[in-house]
Amino acid sequence: MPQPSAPRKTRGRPPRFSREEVVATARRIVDEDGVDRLTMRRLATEVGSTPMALYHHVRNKEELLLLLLDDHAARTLRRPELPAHPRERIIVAAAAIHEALAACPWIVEVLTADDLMSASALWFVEQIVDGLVECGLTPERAVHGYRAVWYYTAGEIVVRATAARRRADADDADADAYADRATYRERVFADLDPDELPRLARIADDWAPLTAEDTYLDGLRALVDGLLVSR
Amino acid sequence: MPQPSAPRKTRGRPPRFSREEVVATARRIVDEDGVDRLTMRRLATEVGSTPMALYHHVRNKEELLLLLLDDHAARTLRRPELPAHPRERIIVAAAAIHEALAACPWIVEVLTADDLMSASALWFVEQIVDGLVECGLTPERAVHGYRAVWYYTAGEIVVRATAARRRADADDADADAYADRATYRERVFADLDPDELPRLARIADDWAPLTAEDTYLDGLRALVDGLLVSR
DNA sequence: ACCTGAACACCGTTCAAGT
DNA sequence: ACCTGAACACCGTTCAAGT
Repeated sequence: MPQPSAPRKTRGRPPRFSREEVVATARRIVDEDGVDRLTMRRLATEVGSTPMALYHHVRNKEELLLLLLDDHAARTLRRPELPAHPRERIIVAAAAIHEALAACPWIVEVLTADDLMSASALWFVEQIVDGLVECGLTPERAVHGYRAVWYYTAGEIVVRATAARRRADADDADADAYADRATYRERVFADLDPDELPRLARIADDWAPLTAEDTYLDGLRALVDGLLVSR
Repeated sequence: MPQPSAPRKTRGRPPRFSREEVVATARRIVDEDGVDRLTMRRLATEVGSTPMALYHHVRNKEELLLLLLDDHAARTLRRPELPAHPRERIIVAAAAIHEALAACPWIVEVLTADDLMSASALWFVEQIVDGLVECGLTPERAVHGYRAVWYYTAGEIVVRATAARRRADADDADADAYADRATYRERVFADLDPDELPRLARIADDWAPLTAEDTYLDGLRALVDGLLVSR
């Protein structure tokens, strides 16, 4: 959540540019040329300054990227009309997040395998498609079902790998920036407004252990069950 | 699929090291110190040579990473005993891929949000958890259900973004390496053995258009349906 | 055919100094 | 308090030359 700029002391040299300007310029660069082209040096020149001046406004590039993500979420996420039925509510809410993320693919612009991670995996793909067909799906629906399974699987891996990496980095004494980030969720959960977000507030203390559990297979079974229900 | 090294012409200076040695050394570096520490310079010194000698064995670093992934898949994916029931077969096959990928998280060692992409998203998380509880799940199961939805969603985004990026790069005339990679799947699908992989062989021609379709919502509905079935 | 050394065109970040 | 210039310790890759 972007803090409204802290109460500025009036002493000392006045800033030539603000953190907001830095983030806005960074956003423009990313929108125009992609996240790869966002370098501290280019950002500095586009903001009319030198690389090191940026480090007075952001701790490092990692923090800049987090600010950029937050900025994007704040300006993109729109609360949709909620259907009365809870099941539809789930769909609508998830689809809204999905839509927002889809609008800024640079977040995950990285090496992740497409549907085919390697020829060695084809046999496994065959088993999945075949199983779905044997369960009564058309071949077309079976391919789509496989894709869903792959999405779910890839997502689980990415999320877990990232979480693990952060934990490892947080344990690293020198990496203070990471330690700050690791506690970010804790701070947010501690400040939850029980009136606005009652479910999350009630479960806040259990969130970390619950999400640390390995529930990949549960979710996978649910997804497959769901795919097999004729609709 | 790694070609067995092409028939070597006996003329000319004999190689000091092989492509296999390069990949094996790269694998060791990645296993020991993570993918970030794999640089062409370090790889060169560990292989007892100079950076530029590597470029005689691999086109560039991107190709090296692909070789590494292929190498990993070839040595990690083991075909499990298949249960008779097709639904269980799906689970087992997918879990096997999952297990293989989980063993090399460096593949996706990148910036991807954990479960909390931003404080702005909390409201959406609340809607999902609340909807699941209203549908009869315990709060604990609801949190796990939300995680499943998040995994699926993050995976869809990552996979689609990567595919889109590759398509964009392939259109770039200068980026021949990417163009080669874009046709990799086509070559594999053209060579499918209908006896070994009958489903895939039969659907090969439709694979590209089918997987280009946006089926995010279908899969999401299936996953949610499945999560709501009491098991 | 295979390998080398030097160089190019970059990075993020630190340090010491300036206003 | 805020900004600068120079430098450090790197990158991946190209080029021209050597054996």
